[in-house]
Amino acid sequence: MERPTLNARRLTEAGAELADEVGFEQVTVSELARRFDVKAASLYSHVRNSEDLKVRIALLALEELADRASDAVAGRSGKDALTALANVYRDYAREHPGRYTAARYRLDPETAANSAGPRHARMTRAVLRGYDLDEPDRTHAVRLLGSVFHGYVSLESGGGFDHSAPDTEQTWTRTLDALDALLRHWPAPSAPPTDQGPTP
Amino acid sequence: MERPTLNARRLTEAGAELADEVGFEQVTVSELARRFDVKAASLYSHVRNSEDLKVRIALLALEELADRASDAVAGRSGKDALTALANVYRDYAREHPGRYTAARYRLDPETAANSAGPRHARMTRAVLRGYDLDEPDRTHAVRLLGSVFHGYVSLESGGGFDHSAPDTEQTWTRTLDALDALLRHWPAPSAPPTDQGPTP
DNA sequence: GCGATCCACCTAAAGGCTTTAGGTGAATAT
DNA sequence: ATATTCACCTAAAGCCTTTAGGTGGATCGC
Repeated sequence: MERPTLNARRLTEAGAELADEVGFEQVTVSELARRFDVKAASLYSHVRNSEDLKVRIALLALEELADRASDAVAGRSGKDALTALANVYRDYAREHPGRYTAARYRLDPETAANSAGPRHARMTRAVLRGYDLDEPDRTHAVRLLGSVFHGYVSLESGGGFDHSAPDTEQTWTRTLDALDALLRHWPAPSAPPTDQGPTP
Repeated sequence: MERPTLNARRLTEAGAELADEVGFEQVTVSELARRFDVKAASLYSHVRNSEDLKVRIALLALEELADRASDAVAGRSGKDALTALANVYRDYAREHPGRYTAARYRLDPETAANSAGPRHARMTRAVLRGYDLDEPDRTHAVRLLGSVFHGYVSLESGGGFDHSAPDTEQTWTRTLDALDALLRHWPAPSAPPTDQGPTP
């Protein structure tokens, strides 16, 4: 009944658990050590420091999310794909709030480039293949989708929509309807504003 | 040359400054005390604890933001108002990243209800007066706008759009075009999905 | 005037988290 | 057998938070 020995991987996973339980900000080397019934200093052989631990959790979360997204969009297109992708983010955030927060942890550019981040962008791009958009509108749309998904999910799970009817399930459905409609009828650029006054 | 004495208000303002300089998460009672050239323990007469300080900064940021928003939408309507409101959030986040983060700090329900939060919701609702939406679509739209503004701003200022062309200025303009178009042509609800298969 | 109060800030101290330095014992390799 | 490695430990320093209990100066009432 030897307990398996510590390593970065196991620490990262336990850290992710911990994040879901107590919040990503509350993930602490000390608490993690406590859970493994080991002294805090011992963790420093496996993980560089507290920051390193958080980064690893963030990378794990990004991977998990990308894997789910990848499964979800496979074999779907158009609104079906859009909905599936959107639900992946929302569901993940609800099931794993700590990990979701971790996934938004700011990484330095190099780490970010080697993370699953780019996979997420490619996934969104893939969903947009079901709509008739060319560059640069495709990129604009990728960013818009990213903004809505992230914004919605973070406001909803942050309780931002709490004290008001109607229920958020409705809003979510209608938001996806709206995005689908928008992508199908992507508007041409408006005339640039003449500073302040009405367009002549 | 008596230095003005400490009080909650001044601490909160200095805390907001500090947040913009070093990040909201890094705002610490100790550091704040250092800036006032005073011992940390002294701050506890003015502020209950570290959490209380953060909440006060959050409330301050929400107020500032609501004031700016209120100025911006006054006398404007339609897309003009939409753009003005959106820009308030984006500009504020860029000018005051720490405060902006603070404004997203999770407040307990009662505190939230007494904060400027509800003013923000009313403001967004006011902007929507320029579009032809009835309840519950109006509420859905309020939430959608909130999501896009928050999501966009937080991804952009978190560097989420960095390593890709085209520039984010373009995307922002086109995002607002898209939202305007969407609000002008808000879609009817789609048929509810029959679980998985195609609609008969 | 003068003691009672108050106020703003202080020192002391306890408790927590982080991180480095320097072991220790057991298992493995030579 | 001896050397090395591995996983974890103790010690200690540094920083942050928070509570308890002053201290000196300013203000108030008699």
